[in-house]
Amino acid sequence: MIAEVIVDVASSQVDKIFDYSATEDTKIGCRVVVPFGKKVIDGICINLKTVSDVPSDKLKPIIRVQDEQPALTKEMIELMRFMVKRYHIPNSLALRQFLPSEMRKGKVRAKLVKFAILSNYQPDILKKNAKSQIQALEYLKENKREKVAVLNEKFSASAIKALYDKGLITFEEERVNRLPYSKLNLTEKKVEYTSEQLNAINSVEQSDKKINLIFGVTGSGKTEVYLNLIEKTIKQGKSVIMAVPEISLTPQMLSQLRARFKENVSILHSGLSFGERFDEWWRLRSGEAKIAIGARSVIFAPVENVGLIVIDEQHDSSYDSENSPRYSTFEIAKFRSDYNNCKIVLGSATPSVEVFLKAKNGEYGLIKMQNRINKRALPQMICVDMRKEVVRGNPSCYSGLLKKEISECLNSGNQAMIFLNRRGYSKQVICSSCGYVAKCEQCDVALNYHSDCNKLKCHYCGTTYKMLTACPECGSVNLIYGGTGTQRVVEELRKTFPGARILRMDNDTTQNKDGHLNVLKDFAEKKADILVGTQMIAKGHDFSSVTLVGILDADMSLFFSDYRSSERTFQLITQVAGRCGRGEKQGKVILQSYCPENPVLVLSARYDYEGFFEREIALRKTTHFPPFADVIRIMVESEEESLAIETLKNVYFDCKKIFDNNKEKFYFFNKMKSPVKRIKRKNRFQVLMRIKSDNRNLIDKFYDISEKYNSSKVCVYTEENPSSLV
DNA sequence: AGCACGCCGACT
DNA sequence: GTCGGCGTGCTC
Repeated sequence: MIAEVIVDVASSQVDKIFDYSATEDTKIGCRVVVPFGKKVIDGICINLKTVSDVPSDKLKPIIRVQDEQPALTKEMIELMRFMVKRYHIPNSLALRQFLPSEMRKGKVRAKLVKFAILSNYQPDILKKNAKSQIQALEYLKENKREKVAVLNEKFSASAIKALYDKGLITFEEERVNRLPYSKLNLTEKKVEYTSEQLNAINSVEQSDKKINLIFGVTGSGKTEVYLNLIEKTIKQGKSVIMAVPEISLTPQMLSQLRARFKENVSILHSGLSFGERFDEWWRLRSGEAKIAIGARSVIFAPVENVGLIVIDEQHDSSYDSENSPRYSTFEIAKFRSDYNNCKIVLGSATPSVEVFLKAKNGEYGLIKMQNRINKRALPQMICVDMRKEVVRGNPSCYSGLLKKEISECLNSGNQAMIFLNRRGYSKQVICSSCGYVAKCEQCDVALNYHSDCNKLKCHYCGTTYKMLTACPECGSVNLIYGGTGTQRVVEELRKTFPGARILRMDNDTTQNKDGHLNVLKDFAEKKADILVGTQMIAKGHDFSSVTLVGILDADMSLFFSDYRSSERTFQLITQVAGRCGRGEKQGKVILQSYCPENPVLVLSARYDYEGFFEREIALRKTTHFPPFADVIRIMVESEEESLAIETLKNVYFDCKKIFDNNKEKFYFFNKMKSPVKRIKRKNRFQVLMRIKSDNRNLIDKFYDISEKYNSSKVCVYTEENPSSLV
C-alpha cells in the first residue's frame, strides 16, 4: 500500500502530499513518522492507495505509525481540505488545529498508575514481626486492589516491595485520565424552566433551520436552554461542541456542565497542562466524553457524530482568529454542522449585525428571550453629559453624579466597577465643548490624528486633512485628542475616596494570563471595593455585590476608525451593564459621555438592541460595509523599505488588472501606506478594497496574488474584514 | 522550513 | 590555490 502523507512542516513550500510505502498498520488519519530529506519528521496519513506516480526508487517507507486508533477522523481530513481552500493555508497548518501541540512530537504519554493486586493470600509465610507487611496484606484482602502510591503511604514502600518479592502481590498498570478542574465544586441547580425557556428549547428542536439564534437579554437563562438541548443530544448518543468566549471559561459555566454531565464533559483550552490536554483530547476522540467545551479552538474537537454545536456570546470577537490561520469559528461550525447534519445554536444579547440580519430574514431561526428569570429589571442606565461637567469647571474624569453614586455604593458596603474604554484612546479629535468629532467625508469614520505630520487621516481610504485648530461646529479651541490612562483614573479615585480599596486591571498590571483571573477572584472575594479596568473586566465573573458600574468614556470607541465601532460600543455597554445588579440588590450604571445624544448611546442605555440594529444595518447598507461588502486588505511588510514599495507596486499592478475587469463589483480600491507605517522595524504598505459581498472567487484571486509575492524578505498576506486596520 | 549544491570574493 | 558568502531547488 501507498500512504499519502502530509508532513508537519508549516511552510507553503513543502505543502504537498508525499507518497510513502505504508506499513501493515497504517490507517487513514494516523500520525506517522517518516524520513524526509535528511531528517525524520512527523506527518499524518491522509489517504491510502495502491499505485503512486512517484518512481519507486524515490519512495521511502513509513518508519513508524504512532496511533492504533487514528488520531484524526475522516471529518477532520475533509475539514482540512476545506480550510486549505477557504483560508489559503498549507495543509499542515490546518492539521495542526486538530491536534494538541503536545501530540505532535509524541512526548506526552498516557499517564499510568501502578496498582497492587492480591494474588496469593498466605499470611503464614510472613514473619511475626513484619507488622507492616501483615497489615498491608490484610488491607489488600479487604480491598482486593489499591494504588501502589497509596499503599506505600499507608504501610511503607519497603513492606510493599517485600510482599511483591515474596510473590504475594502483583502489580499492574492502568491508564488514568488527568481530569482538569476536578476540584471544582459542583453547583447543580434545580431548575424550573420559565415559559420562555421552554419555548426556546422547543423552538430549536422544532426549527427547520439549521442555524438558530437565541436572542436573549442578560439573565434570561440561556445557559439552562443550552444544557437542556445538550442533555437531549447526549441521550441520542450524539456528541456536542460548546464554544464560549476566552475569558468566560470561568468556573461558573464549567461547574454547571460538570454538575449535569459529570465526566462526559471534556474541557479543552490553553491553560491546561500538557498531560491534561492530552487526556481530555483522547477522552473525546475515543468517545468516552461526548461534550467538548472550550474557547474558539474547541470547534476542532475530535468528536464524531456531532449532534449539536453551541456558540455562546456569538458576537464575541475572540471567535475570529486574528493570526494565521485566520479562521472563523462560525464558518468551521457551519462546515461541521453540514457534515454531521446537526444544528447550530448561537446565543447573544447583542448579536452581531450580520447574524441578526440573517435571523430576521428567516435564513436562521430567531428565538427571543426578553425577560430575566429573576424578574428583576435590568440595571438602570443614566447618561451624564461630560461637556456640562467641563462647563461647570469639573476637570476630573469623574462626573459629580458618579462620585456621589460611588460614595453611596461604598457606604452601603457594596462594590463598584469603573470601566474605561482603552480602545478609544487612540488619536481622535473631539471637541470638548460640543462633542464634535472629525470624520472623513467619504467613509463616515473618525479621522485619526497623526502627530508626525500634524494631519488628520482616514484609515479606510487614506485621505489626509489638515489638522483642526478650532471646532468647525462651534468654534471652540478646546479640542482634545488622546486621553487618560488607567493610572490617572485610579490616582484620582484614590484621592477622592482615600478609604476605598481599589484594584486595577489592565494589560500593564496583569502580564500573565492567570493574573487576570486572580484579580477577578480577589474582587469576587470582596478583597476590594472598586475595580478599575478596561475591556477585560467586562466579561467573566459573576459579582453578586456589585451595584454600580461607571463607564468613564462610553463614546470613545464609537469614533474608532472601524466600521464595527458602533456595534462594539453597543455590545460593550450592554455587557458592562450586565456586571451589576446580579445579586439581590438593584444595579445602576452611569454612562459618561461627551456626546450623550449619540443614538448608539441612547439606544444602548435603553437596552434597545433592535432599534440599534435597524439603524446600524441601514448605515452599513448605504456606506457599503459588511455584511453588504467585504473589506479586503493585502498587507506588504518588509524591513527594506524599497523592497516593500517595489512589492507593493507589483501587488497593486496585479490587483489593478482584476479591478479593471470587475469595476462594478468594487466600492473602493486603492494602495497606500498602512496606518501604522512601521511595526517592529517593518515598513508596512497595503492595498485596500471593498468588494460587493458574495464575490468569493474574486477574493480568492487576491489571496493568490499575496501568495505569489510572499517571501522570506517581504511578507505579503491578505485579510478579510480585519477587526482592526493597524 | 531545512539542507545541499553551486558559483564568485578575500584569506592561510 | 581554498574557505565561505547566501541564491536556487528539492524533499516522497
